[in-house]
Amino acid sequence: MAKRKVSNLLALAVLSLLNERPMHPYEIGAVMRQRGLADSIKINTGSLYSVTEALVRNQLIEPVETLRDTKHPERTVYAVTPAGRTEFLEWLRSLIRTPFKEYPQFAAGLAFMGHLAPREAVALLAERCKLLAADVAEIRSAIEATAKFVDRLFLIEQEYSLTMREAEVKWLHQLIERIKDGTFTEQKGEQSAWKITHPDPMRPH
Amino acid sequence: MAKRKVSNLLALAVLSLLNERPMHPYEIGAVMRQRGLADSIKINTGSLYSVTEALVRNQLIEPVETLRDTKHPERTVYAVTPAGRTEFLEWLRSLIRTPFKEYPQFAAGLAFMGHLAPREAVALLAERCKLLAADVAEIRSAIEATAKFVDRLFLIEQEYSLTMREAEVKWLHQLIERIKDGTFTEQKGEQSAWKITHPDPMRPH
DNA sequence: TCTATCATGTAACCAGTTACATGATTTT
DNA sequence: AAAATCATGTAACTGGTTACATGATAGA
Repeated sequence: MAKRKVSNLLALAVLSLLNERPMHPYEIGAVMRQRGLADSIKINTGSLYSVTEALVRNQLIEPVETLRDTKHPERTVYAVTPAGRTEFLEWLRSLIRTPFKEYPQFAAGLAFMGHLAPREAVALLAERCKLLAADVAEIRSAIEATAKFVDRLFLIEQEYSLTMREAEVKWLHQLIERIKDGTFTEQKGEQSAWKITHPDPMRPH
Repeated sequence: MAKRKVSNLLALAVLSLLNERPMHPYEIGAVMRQRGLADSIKINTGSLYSVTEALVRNQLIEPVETLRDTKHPERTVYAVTPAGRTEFLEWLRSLIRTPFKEYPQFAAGLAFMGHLAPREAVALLAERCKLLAADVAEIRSAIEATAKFVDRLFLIEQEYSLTMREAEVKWLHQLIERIKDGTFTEQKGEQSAWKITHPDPMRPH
């Protein structure tokens, strides 16, 4: 799977919106926010412009006109090219079909959890549970609210994110219980496993 | 929450390993791989060195000796400083306690799924399901295998990742069903919702 | 009228990635 | 003994972020 020339997900959004009608970068950002896309794709004003440039360099979009009124700085309006449309669809298909290896921050935290005392670990995990539960509630009500105006089809990402968080909360609860009941601190007899050990400290030469 | 001066998760791993004993960067990478940390933290050889430099700049680690034999290039061995230990623990706590806003690739894909025909969307989602299921099986057996040697405590990240994937698979199945049975294509009467619509195309000025 | 915020963009900076380099081992 | 791979690192490049700039509108 050869690298995509422009890989920032913002570029995907740009292609998608320019598919509807030509716009200038600032407008793209504004529309994205209106539609709640900012929740699933990170928008930095700066990145909007660098991504746009990159798309132009690769002939996936092209400038079509420059607006010049006294109210604003010059604004360049872009439109998608045929190559851009193709790229958009291929990219989209690939995002949906192929799971992408990611490295969530929490996984790294978990990997080193053994460095903390069990008591503290439990407290932190419980706290995370609370925060996540709040997130869940928030997303849920955001969906409810938006669903009156917008088709469910355009809320799937939110639903997805909701589902994932719920799954995490559930797992966290179980984990906390397991720590409390000693599953992790006592094991096969006396061995207290909750300390840093070196599974096999054989070093490279 | 002020920015961390070195934020790459590789740096967390470096701090953690140097907490055990001084090492040189290449060795750090090797040990990480042995322990399966490479699954939760992305290792680029290059990044190992830039991260190390950054940690030195911030006095979280320091060079302790330079090995010079004829077999290898010079190797600089680093040790963690007291400040580094503190930083490590604070960082770790924060990773566990506070959910971090992330932008998974798949969410972006979902957000634009409406650009594809329902038929195709279903096919792609089904394919993803298959691939994910394979992942799940793989992780599961990796855990089984490693659990003979290593304490469960050091496999929690794997367990976490497993759980999340399983949750995704389950959700995907439901989604596919809902698309097939028309939940997304017909809705409140005749309206065919599966097309690009503009929820509220009011543009900024 | 003063201050804040919006609308819009430029430009410098930097973290992190990719590509390259090089001498030892190991494999064929 | 040629080819491949390991061990180790340097250096150039670049995508993306942060910081800054500036005129217009709106609120106090």
